[in-house]
Amino acid sequence: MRDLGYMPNGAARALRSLRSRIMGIVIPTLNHAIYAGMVEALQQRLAGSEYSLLVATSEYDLTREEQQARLLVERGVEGLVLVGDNHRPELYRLLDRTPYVNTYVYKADSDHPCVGFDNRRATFEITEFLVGLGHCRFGMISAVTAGNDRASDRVAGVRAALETYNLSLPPEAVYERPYSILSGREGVRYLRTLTPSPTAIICGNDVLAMGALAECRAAGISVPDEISLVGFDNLEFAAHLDPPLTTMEVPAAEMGARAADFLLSQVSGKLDLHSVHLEPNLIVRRTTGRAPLPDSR
Amino acid sequence: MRDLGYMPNGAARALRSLRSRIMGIVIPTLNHAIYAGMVEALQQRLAGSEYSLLVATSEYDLTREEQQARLLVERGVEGLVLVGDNHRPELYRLLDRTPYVNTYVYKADSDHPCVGFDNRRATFEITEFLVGLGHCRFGMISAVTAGNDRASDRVAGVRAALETYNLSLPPEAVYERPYSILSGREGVRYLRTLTPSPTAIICGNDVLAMGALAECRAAGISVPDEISLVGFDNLEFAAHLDPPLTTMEVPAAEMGARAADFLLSQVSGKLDLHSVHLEPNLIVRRTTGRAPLPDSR
DNA sequence: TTGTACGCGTTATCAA
DNA sequence: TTGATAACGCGTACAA
Repeated sequence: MRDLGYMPNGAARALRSLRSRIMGIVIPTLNHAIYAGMVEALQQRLAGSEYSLLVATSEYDLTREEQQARLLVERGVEGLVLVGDNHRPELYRLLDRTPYVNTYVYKADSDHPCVGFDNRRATFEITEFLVGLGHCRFGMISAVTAGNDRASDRVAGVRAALETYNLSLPPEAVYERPYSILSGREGVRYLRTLTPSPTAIICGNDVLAMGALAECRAAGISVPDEISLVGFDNLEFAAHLDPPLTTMEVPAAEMGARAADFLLSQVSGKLDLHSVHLEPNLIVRRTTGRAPLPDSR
Repeated sequence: MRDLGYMPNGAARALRSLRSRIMGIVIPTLNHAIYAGMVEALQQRLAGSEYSLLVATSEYDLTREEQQARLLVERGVEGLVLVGDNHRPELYRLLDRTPYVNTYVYKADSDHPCVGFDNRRATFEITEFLVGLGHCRFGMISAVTAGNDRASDRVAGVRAALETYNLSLPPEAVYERPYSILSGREGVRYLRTLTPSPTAIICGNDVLAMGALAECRAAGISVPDEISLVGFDNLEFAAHLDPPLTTMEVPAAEMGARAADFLLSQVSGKLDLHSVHLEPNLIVRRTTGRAPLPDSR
């Protein structure tokens, strides 16, 4: 074998054994660290079990997500990782013979296996924290919510928390744009034009939060004294800033590893965990929120 | 077909047609935006040609890189994307029947197809720029150079440029640590202990540069008035900072797309470009380097 | 222990 | 145009 440089033929092996030794994942994009980090962890765990990983992207388009998933199933993936739980019905139908798991989302009553956390509860809790500090006018900078259950759940969490305290998040206080630093900057500029303007701004993810922070610095707005800024997802650098942001970090790597474990257990016929509840890392790494200034009422 | 929900069997198709319709890539890690961005662009381009992408990581370990590459070849990838050109000889031998391309590196006289830029020349040029401003004491914060030709080429470029001007980069002025924000912070602390301490610090990549910047802010060191900091790779956020960093951006997405085009042309029997020279985006996005302070001689 | 034959699902070829 | 058939390389089962 060595002399001839023999290499097994994966296609023939897969055809005969009915096992491709390949898993698949469809994510919105690799340009966001949270998804890249999950894929990294997933791949590492799979490599330890001699599985390879096919990666496809949806670009936040549910139709494209289904097309890509179909391609992966045709390639013979033994399991599929998805992001969120808002998928086209055709996609779910496609997966009747293939193990799959939704990530970045957790709903106790879900019909689908999921590994994640409760996005709605996460923003609900951070909003409660800010209300407790005395904030009553909130703004939100959100990703595009259409077809993105994580983004819309995060908006819903803020809104629900405020309504609990007889406050509200009117539609004009939500600046919704695609993920980018520029969107974050524009969001702060826009929210400052409202009268009265918000004393607390919650950003739907890390990129938007970094943009919002950059705009505050550029405009000489003190964070968190003048505006309390909150960011989500992956903000390691923000923790080194002075002052650091109030953040909630998402355990992307742990989700990837858990998703891998779940799918591997499915194909090896081990017990069905069905739904793995992964608590989010709800530790507010840097709680730099402040009470609103007296004159801002 | 529709009624029965027929799906083609990729393994059988690949076995019979001798075409898997799958490409592969082995990168150091997805945790760095430059690699994730390249994979993103590569995947998008391949998806347009109905190809899927197997992604594996080496964790900066050349042995692991070879193992992962072997696994991908056994899976039947029709082409393979690698990072750098310093690979184990066994890996190159493995690829005698599989098209491949090295990325993030460009050498005109290379025996191997490559898509990238000249890392040595990039740091050479930015060093010349700083020398032109009057800097004569340099420090460098570098990634681990063992088995990483991009990192060692970048150090070599700084050193060569300084020697051109009868200056030098002594070993103790190079702080070499794994990529992390913390390493960048420690690097600045370390280099400041040297006497005399450097007036210009060149960071081998973006993560180290962000750490270095965070440390300068925390220690009250003015950038670039007191120390000129230079970062490489992916520093979009740094451009929004005040003051912004002096940076050289790497065209990761374009490299991914070009690598895809090259491999697709190989498998479709089109002309062999062999070596695609991609100039780095050498535009110094923000040239905030300053002359050293008079009393720092 | 070593050897031989069959079938996995597709595609290419050849015959009708 | 349509339909039957062989072969891709491996893994398993059964025979020697």
